[in-house]
Amino acid sequence: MVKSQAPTPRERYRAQVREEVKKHAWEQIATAGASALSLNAIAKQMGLSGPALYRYFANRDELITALIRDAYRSLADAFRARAADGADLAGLAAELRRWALEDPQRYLLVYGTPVPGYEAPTDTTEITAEIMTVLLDACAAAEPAEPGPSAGPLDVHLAAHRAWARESDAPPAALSRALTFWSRLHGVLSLELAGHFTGMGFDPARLYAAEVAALTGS
Amino acid sequence: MVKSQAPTPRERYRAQVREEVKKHAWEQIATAGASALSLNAIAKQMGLSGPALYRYFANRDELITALIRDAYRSLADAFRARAADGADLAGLAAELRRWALEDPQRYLLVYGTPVPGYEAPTDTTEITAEIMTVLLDACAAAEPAEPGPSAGPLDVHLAAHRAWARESDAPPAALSRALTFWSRLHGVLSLELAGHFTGMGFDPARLYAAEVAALTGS
DNA sequence: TGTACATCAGTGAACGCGCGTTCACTGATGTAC
DNA sequence: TGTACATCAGTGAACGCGCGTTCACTGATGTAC
Repeated sequence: MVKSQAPTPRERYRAQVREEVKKHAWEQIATAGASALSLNAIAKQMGLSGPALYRYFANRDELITALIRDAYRSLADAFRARAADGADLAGLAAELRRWALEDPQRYLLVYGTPVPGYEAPTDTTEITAEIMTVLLDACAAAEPAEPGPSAGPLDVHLAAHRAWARESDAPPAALSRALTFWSRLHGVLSLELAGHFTGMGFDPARLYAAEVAALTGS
Repeated sequence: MVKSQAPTPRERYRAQVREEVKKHAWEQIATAGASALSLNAIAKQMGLSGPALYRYFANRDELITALIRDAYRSLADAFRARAADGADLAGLAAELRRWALEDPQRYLLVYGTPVPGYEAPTDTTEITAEIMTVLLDACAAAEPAEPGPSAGPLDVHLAAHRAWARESDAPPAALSRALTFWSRLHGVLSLELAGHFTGMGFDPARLYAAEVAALTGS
């Protein structure tokens, strides 16, 4: 019982409707947040009855899971594409910001406060590892040839706790740079997207640029 | 019609019940998240009927508002107390982490993804300004006597966009240090509290310590 | 090319649930003389 | 100290709502001979 390569018309149709459901789900999330996601509301928006969606998603959780996976996949693809074009750390940082501002709710669904009661699917760890690999490669490339002044306490700690870096052979300094890259840029982006900078009168892009400069040592 | 100084027994009782409602609200938020906050559920937990709570809070939004204000108030008090004890930037950083880990949901309610459809009360801006003032003072104290090498682009930008610093006379370098302090520490804390570091195998406290060291220039 | 059958998308009714909120009320607590 | 009255905490019934999800069904689409 081998799955046929070319999708049948019905399979094509199913995939098409699934995509449309997800499209409306994102729109709904954009206006009311992830916790307000409602299958019935999506169905109504599509001109379908509520139960019809159960042909395409087993339940609400499976839909959310699909959205989260798509979001991770999208970021991983964007990162890989940039890296393939020879982008350095600063290039990845620019891509991350572009990706985040392009669809704030997508960023927040993945990196924001977890949806209460929802357990993240395990198969996203593969995709996050893919993202981390691209980041680690860029960090390793950014390391100077000579080891630098002296390894800080964080480098020492990470040298002994590098399970998350998988099979990467990046030096400890690259590991700490990757973590710092991630948390610093997330710090700016999440405060910005959550609206904590609004009304303060300065441009968050400047803060982001300053963090990128500090990370790439220029 | 001047309000009496000493609260009447009834006023005391009202304040007491209000506190108890908020206590149960926090417990509920801790287990199911802020968007799942339910007046009826709180009432049931307190052995009251649902409508009884409307004696104490006009509606659900007013309860959430009270929780947010209490959270900000709590952080502001903690910061001021530490600063009064002569704490420097590193001391404030330690206090922030302690405060965040003491009650993760409280941190996330204030600094996490905004509750969809909920408009934050304006009177919290006074309290956030108070927090910022303590932070700015500590940053100004951390600046070296001589101006330092050269002002970065962020300092230049902030020198012209310092409305958020109110009447503070902190130099631009202190302003950028304050913003960086906030967003870097928030980056680590929010990823940690959202569970993005779990399973990675390293200790988030080390990353936090490294960021504090980088911020205080040691 | 035509017929018989299987597959499957979508419907409408129904289930139980919990939510926020209102309303008219009872009964206890406090106040004024 | 005792009585009459006002205040107000809390109740129970009720409102309309939207949710996720199930079930038996209709009717269109695709498949096999």
